[in-house]
Amino acid sequence: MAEAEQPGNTKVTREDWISVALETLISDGIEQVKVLSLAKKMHVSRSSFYWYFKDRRDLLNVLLDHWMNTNTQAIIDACNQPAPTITQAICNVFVGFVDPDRFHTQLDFAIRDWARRDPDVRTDLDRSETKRIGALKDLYVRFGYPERESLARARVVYYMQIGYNDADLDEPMADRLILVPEYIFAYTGHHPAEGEVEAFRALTLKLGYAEKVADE
Amino acid sequence: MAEAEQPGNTKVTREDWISVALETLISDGIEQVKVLSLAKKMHVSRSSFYWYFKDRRDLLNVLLDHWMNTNTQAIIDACNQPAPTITQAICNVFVGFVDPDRFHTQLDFAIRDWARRDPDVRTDLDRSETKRIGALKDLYVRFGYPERESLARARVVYYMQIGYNDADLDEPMADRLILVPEYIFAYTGHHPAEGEVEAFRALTLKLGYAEKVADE
DNA sequence: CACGCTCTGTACACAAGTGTCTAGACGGAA
DNA sequence: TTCCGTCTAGACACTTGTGTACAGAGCGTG
Repeated sequence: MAEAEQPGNTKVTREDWISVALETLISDGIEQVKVLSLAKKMHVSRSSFYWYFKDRRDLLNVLLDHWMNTNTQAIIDACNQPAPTITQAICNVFVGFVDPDRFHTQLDFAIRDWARRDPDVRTDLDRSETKRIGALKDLYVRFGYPERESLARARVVYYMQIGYNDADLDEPMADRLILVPEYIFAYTGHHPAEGEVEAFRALTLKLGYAEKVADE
Repeated sequence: MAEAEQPGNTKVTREDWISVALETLISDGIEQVKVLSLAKKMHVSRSSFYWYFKDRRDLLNVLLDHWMNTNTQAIIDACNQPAPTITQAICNVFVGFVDPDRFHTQLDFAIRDWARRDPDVRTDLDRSETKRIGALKDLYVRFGYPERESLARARVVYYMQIGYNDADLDEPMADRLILVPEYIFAYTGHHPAEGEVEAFRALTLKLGYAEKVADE
């Protein structure tokens, strides 16, 4: 991929190492991010890794930084999107969580795993978590929910979403869609108006989930 | 611990290996359950492991079985406990999740981690998950909630609980307690009656959480 | 064309893990 | 006491991982 641009006898770039490491982190967890395996995947000698990075830990820090600059911001943005109703606002949050271009679920879990074993990572995770839930709580407050109820609801929405993604149900998208109004009701105490879940449905279509609803 | 009961020159039993493995699984994840480390922890030679187990995988299967026979059953039991109101019933479920004698949160997460990397474990996890959510859904149905809403609420409660535990907030118990009525409201659409959260509060006391509420 | 910079490959030293084989320690039974 | 079954320790062979040293390939430039 664009090897022509590289000078000298370069086979892989620093970015190649990072992106393969990221893929591995996502699919197999941090413990599987090993210099040797990454090198094998790229058909390159292990030693060239040490040209780009001081050591393994150096690479891992890059991965952590990457995560901090993507996922948390995506959720905050979704919360701050203007909306006419609370039900619509929660729909927007849904969209933010489901769109892989904005929030990468598997990455979030890989980091969570990692945090369970590394106190430094744990600290970063806690900080992000507080920001995310804070943004959700503020959203509820903006729509007039009492302070304490806002925090409770923010946590319910957030942790439910995390847990749901964790389960990684291979539930057909159609089934997931059909429950959205019920989720919204449970989250807000209000039923969504006609067409409010439209953005969510549209996104799932954009993402290429076939609508296996009828005889198509 | 009760070494007198063992014959011959036995230092550790099969159960010792299992319990140390379980502790390690819980605190450090499945990848850290290594024959060598376990042996070191017990000050025993590695090789005696192979007297009790065929190989490492053999031990891991035992751990998986243990989990299936404890955690999932605990949640189902909590759901089936008779209750006069939905709010009380949900309180009971809370108790089931928080009581470490019945549901071991860290273990559940260790298994979840593991499942992400091992398809066989994934299958077992999915099966358990379906049972747990099914029991919760049936609970809502018993209290007259519509079918679809029951499923949605069951998932909200379940995944929220999972996600919440995952976060492992070092929130003081007093803060957690104060939000319980709000959680119940979000989960059921009804405010809990006086004294319904009492069992939950009592449990937290039994578990030794000091009530740092006032000037005590 | 020779030089230098960037990057890669091979080789070395080391650590930690798995599983196997075998001698032998220990207690109970004959 | 002797023997046997149970269990453990130590040594061996192998694999996979880390990090370092060093030679040298391949461009770009003077």
